[in-house]
Amino acid sequence: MDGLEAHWTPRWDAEGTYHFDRGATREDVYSIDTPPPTVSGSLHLGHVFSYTHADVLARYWRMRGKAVFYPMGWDDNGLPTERRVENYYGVRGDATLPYDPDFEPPASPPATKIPISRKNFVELCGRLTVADEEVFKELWRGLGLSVDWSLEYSTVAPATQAIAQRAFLAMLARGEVYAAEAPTLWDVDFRTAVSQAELEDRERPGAYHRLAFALTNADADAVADGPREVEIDTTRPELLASCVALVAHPDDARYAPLFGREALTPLFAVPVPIVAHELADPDKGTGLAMICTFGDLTDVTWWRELRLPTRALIGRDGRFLACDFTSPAFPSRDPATAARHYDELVGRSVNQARAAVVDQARASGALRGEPRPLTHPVKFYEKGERPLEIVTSRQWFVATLAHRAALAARGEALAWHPDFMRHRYRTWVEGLNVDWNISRQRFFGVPFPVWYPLGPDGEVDHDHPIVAPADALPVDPSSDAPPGYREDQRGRPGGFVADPDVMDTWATSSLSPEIAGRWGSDLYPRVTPMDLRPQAHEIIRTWLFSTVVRSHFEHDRLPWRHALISGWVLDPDRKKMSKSRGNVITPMPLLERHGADALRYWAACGRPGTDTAVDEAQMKIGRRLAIKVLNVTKFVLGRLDGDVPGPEAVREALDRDLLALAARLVDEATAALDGYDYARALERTESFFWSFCDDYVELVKLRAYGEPDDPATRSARATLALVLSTLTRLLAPYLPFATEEAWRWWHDGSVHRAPWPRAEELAEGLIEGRSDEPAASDVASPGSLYGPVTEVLEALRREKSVAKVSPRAAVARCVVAGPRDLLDAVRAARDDLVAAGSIATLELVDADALTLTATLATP
RNA sequence: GGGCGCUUAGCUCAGUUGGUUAGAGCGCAGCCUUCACACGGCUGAGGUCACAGGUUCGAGUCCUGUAGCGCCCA
Repeated sequence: MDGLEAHWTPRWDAEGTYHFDRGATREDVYSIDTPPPTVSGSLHLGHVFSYTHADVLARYWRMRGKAVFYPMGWDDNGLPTERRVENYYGVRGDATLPYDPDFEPPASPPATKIPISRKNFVELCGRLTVADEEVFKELWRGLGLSVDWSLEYSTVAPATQAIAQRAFLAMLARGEVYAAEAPTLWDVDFRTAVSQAELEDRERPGAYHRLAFALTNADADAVADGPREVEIDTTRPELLASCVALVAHPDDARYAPLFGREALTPLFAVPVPIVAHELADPDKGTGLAMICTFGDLTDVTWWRELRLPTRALIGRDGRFLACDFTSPAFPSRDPATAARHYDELVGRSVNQARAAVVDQARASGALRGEPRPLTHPVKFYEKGERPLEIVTSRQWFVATLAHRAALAARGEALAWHPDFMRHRYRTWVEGLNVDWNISRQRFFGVPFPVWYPLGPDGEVDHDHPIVAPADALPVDPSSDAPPGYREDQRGRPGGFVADPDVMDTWATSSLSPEIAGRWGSDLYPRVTPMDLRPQAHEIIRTWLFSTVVRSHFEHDRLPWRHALISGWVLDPDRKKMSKSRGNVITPMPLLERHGADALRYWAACGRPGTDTAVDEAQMKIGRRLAIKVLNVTKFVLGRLDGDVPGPEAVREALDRDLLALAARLVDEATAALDGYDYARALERTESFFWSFCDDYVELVKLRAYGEPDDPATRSARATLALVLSTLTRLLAPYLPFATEEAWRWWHDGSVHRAPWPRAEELAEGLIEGRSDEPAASDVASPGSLYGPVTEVLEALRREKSVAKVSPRAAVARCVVAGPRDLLDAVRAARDDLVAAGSIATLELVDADALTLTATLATP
């Protein structure tokens, strides 16, 4: 068992076992849109889990005769890699620095990070990811993934950059992507925009602050008996100066009379309208909320749908910007007082400003009561440490919101395994409330292939971007000059500047079908739309969704037919594995301890979508199964003695019944795998396999050892060979190493290129008229003979076990009492049963139920 | 707050359209080593199918509700 991986992996390479047939047409191809792992992330068992599921299906379809397109990619770009490079080498990127061709990072990372140019930084990213890729590759190969390694790809390779830029320019030309000064989710620590997909809610302590807004005088006069002021509750009082409206639910009777009227912000005396919108929650606070630029995503929705002005005050560093209360943007009725209050906020952080505003509001009397503490969900960047701010900045956006209904329909058209995972996608699409921001103010990624002209006064003209010509891709606008310009015009009046940003990592990995399928070459139509997207459920809203978006826009279709969603791998205590919890289990030691087949067996037992705990006991079971495959094959081949009769030699009733059962198994396993239920197929096959070993092989081991010309011997040998061949192939996708080893003992080619078993090939041994027994009965009801016979065999074993003797102990007299059907079955397999049980005299007696009495021979 | 999933033997889980006495493996107990396998095999004990109603001749399975756990979205 040990050493099979080291033996077969290079052999498969040499034989091209998993080589994709580039000439195959789409109908003959089964294509898999493999998840490119983020190589800077740590290896964990979740990788083994999900990739094994995909590999089982790859192997299944290969045996079904498909040309399996199974590439492997590496997702190198993005923030995780940048952070790893920063820590590993002790450097940080600084876009203002020039490139130093001789830079070498210090041997050990210094305490203070060394600033280096963007190009130097990207070079280090490239250097480290190559090393990281090798670690992953070693695992994949050790695990026996049947990847065609000649199809390897990376999400930052030049060819990938060309595809990503081409796809971007195509979307730009069609108006599906746009640049705008728009509300942007902003991480003030990373100084980069993030997308809605990268958000997560975290429960944080906060407080409701009740603030009084005076209704404007003119309006108050108009309603003599009406209220003079209104009260709102807010968790973000520091944003008071950026308030643009007050909002209540349209059905809220308390505020309905006020809709259309105006209130003045306290402290700053800026008039804001009182408006109605369904997202206002009457049960939250006073039911009246203030809308700011921008406190949260609901503010953005209100701003957009109610066409409110913007009063942006928080800068990209998370601090309050200067503000002019005499300007039209901040039309204060009392600019002097407003400025006096606001001066205390300028340059302050959000938390500092909040304290200051609360003090001011308390002093002015606008604060009603004291802040009431609460715990509420706050938006964070999933990798961030401070709450996100929403700033207005110039970014590239993909217009997902306008196509929400069409994108939802795409999700419905996809075949999900398990089906209920479609809800994840649906709720995500329904909850979209900002367009997909694909600009990242980072370094290691695909640059936007765009420049902007500079006017005579040096002003950037964002309205007339210069796009890269298609034949020039990939371009790096920070080092390549746009068409019609010379490099020395960069940054000069009348010259140009580069778009400074790189694409979101999902904006490139969402093109994995295009990247892996070499979009633009003849390969692409041969492999797309792909058959399968296997992935974990936690990236449905990112990778799966973004890939659907790109395919929808670019090809007006789904990128794949099936999505196979794996669950999580939990630690042995059924807790989610996480770095912070310190319970991450790495796969390599397990692989070394139990072997690839064992690890794969454990993974394949996890049904689609089901969370599965790490279970070494389960791996041991897989290892035992693999060893059993080797042992039973060795034994059967010994019995065959080089003689492998064809199916036509199967004559004995017991043998024919086993074939009928095997045919049913093949149908079940095939149907399960067709339905992506690899775990069910394994379970059925495994169960049959053990019965084959424990019962059938025991029953016929002596008969199979008889005279080579004896029809009974030939029947047993043919059945052993046929069923073993069938079972080995059924197990091959799960236990690629043990099955290959066993298969090659009696076959020339690889089991992984052998045809998947068909019930028809077994049925050749079932053709009517070939048996001495009436054919119809056993074929019509598979197991009607084998079942009772094994039942009697078990009963006999039980007797011997209870009598504490060896299963081989001789039995002088055995009486089987039972119903007629059972006795008929026993008669049909009498010789086998007598031989397997070492029975001298077998007597059969009519009775209602099975009883067995055995008299042991005296030794 | 809305949604999805889970709850079956000590543990991990099957149980396909409702149909005899609810299954497997592990663990546990006992037994068995010349004749494929001790990195093994055989045999056995072990369950009120979360709870409460309902539909049905019949419910682990279908419906309604409750509880606990987990997740997704807001």
